[in-house]
Amino acid sequence: MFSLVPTCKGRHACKSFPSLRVCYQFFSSATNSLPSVSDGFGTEKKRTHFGLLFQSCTKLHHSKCLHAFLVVSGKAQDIIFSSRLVNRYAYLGDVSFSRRTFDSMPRKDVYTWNSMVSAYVRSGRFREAVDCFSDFLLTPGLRPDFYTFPPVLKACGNLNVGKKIHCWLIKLGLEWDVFVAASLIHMYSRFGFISVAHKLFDEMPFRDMGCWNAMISGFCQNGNAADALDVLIEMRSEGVKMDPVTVASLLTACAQSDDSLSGMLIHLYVIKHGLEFDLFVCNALINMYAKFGCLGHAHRVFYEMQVRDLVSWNSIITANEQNDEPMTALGFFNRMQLSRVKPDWLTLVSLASIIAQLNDAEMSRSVHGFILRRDWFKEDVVIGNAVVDMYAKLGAIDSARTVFEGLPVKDVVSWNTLITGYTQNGLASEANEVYCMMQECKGIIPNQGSWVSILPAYTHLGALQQGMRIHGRVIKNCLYLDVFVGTCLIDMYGKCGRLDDAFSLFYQVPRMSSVTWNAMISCLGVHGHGGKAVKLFKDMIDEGVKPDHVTFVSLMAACSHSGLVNEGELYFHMMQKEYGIKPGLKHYGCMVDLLGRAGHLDKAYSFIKTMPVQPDASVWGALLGACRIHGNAELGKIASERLFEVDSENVGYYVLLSNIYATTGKWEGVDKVRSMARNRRLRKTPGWSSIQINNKVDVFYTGNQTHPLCEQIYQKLRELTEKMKSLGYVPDFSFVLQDVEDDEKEHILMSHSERLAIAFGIISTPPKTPIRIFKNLRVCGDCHNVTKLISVITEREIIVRDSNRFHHFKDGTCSCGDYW
DNA sequence: TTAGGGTTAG
Repeated sequence: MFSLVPTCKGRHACKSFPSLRVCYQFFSSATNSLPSVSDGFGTEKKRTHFGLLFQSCTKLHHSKCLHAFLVVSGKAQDIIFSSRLVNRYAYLGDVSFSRRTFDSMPRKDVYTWNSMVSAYVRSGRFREAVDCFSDFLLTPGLRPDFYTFPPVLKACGNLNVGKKIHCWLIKLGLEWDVFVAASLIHMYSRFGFISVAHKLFDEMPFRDMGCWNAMISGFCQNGNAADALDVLIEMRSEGVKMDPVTVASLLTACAQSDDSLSGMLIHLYVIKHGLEFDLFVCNALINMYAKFGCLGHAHRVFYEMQVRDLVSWNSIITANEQNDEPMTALGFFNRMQLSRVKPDWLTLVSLASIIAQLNDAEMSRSVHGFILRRDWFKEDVVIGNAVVDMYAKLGAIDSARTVFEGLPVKDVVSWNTLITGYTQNGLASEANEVYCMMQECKGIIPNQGSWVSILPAYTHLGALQQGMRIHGRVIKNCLYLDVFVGTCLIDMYGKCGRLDDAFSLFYQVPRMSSVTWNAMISCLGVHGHGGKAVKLFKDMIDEGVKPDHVTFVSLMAACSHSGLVNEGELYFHMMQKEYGIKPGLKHYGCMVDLLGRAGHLDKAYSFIKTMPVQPDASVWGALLGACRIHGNAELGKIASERLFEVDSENVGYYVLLSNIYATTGKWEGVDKVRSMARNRRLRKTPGWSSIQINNKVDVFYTGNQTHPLCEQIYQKLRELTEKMKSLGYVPDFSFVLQDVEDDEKEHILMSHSERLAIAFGIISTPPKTPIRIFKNLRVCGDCHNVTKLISVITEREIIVRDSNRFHHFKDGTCSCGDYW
């Protein structure tokens, strides 16, 4: 709202100074506000009136009107007026107008240059600010003063420039000006030279609030909350009270160091000293409570705020987004738009994550388009990474790749995001490819995030050697104690068959977090050591680590694999009663699997019927799998009917059902399932198996005939089949869904990927060497039988890890006891 | 008339 300062009184001013009257009228019409002329221009000096007019320009078009007036009245060349315009345009957020005004000035003084430099800094255009400062230095007859340096120090992009400026300041004797000194402290802290900043701070002859705050925030931003607290104590001992700036810095430090007690004490201080209406303080409080997971407190602060800015909205949106409340977050986003607050690129970073959580593919395109229209990929690499992450999480990995390729700048996080995207979408080879590309990329150094991205891909591929190479790099970088990398390594060793190595690593890494325990319990489970998994769970409780929903999934799966039905049921109830964890679909799936595998098929079916949530494919799939093990075609039919209602695309279930009919002699059923699969034009997920020999991984697809040793492999398989038949092997054609002759079916079974890999292992390694195979799907029943026989014929141990668990074949038996 | 220290990020 336009207003003239009420202290200027008297109706004579307009007559005595007509130009001001014109200007005033100009303004009144521009702002649709016509305050009484008698309120205007009293006996103040001409320039003061103009000063007030400049201050009155609270919107960009006010400034433009005033500018036009100055041009019309021939005062635009006046160095004082145009300098103030430079300032005002920058204050109103339009630095290009500042620059145009600046360039049009025939003569410039120190004030003009200072205004232009600070205009750039105010709008975050630091490089242009430094360039402008350099031009200033080249201007003959003008020297920067103590107003020039604080913005320049804020803008300088590297420590060397900062040090150079510090030297000048010493020479000019401006070092101890409080504004300058605070800027120096801030600059050194920003570059991580906190000790230099602290030394400067200690030597200061006089400190004002800005200097104390610069030092405290310096420590806070370097993650050193304890030292920040020491400075705070010193400050308060000198009788200086915390102001909103101090509080906002400290709240951020509390959030970062997860110190909820101090955070709440500061909140009390805020209320006691009436700082709860400060915008920055409130924004920092929302952020802090969100980090503590106290969404209710964050909401309360937000609702009680009297003034909210873009940061407030972004903070409350992010608070909900990061606390798994995407719908609420989206609600705040909509309300923000209704409040006419325009989103910035940071809002869109949160929005991308919200869309991924909501799994809304349509909205993901809108978000992408919104960013493209505003050209915000240039704003910061963070927003590009957020979009790559969004697409990857939605399963649109090709879109993620396209966005990644088009990013103007890529940092290590961009690469990590894409690698994680491939890994999480089950594309481990592509993840490895991207990881290799990243290593060849100049200026990108893999970090912890990179190991955490790539290790699960190696686990998936069973690429132990590559995984071990990463382990070597981790040790070299002294990162082996990092809980995330440590957990990934445990998982990798465990799932690549090195359970002992996984265990020894488990005792080396910090075990405060449940994730490490979950990984180890899960590894024990897939190896069929249910009892050890239960023991480890008890150790976990004894060490005071709180189990989470993942712990119970791993634990119940381990019980299921080992037939520990009572224990599994016990933990399902314990999870709810003692830990208040509401069972999810995965827990229900585990329970059905547990009961079904053990032969309690009716109990499993009743259990499904009492579920409070709609069963998904994994739950019905578990029942169908159990029906196959126990040859129950009747229940299998019911399970498959439900299954095809929720997931009619997964060909694996058709194979299972056909197998149930075949083993129970219901050949009509087999035909029916085959025609169903054919009519729905289902294509089987390509099965592949990999084997690593001499650091080289060979991948075999079912029916693969392109391998250089293809001839020898099939020859070996024919040879083995003959020997197996003499031991009583009869091929089980129920695992072949194709409607072909028996000869063809036998050939299809023989060219299953795991058999090709095993045969390749036999011909490529010395006799009696153990063979380790990885398969992306579950091993079929016929291959399971065949592998048992091959282990007898060749006197080899054969270890097969399929998508479900480990099978350790030795002397004609399997560690899973056919309980898979 | 011009300047410092504060809040949100993948």
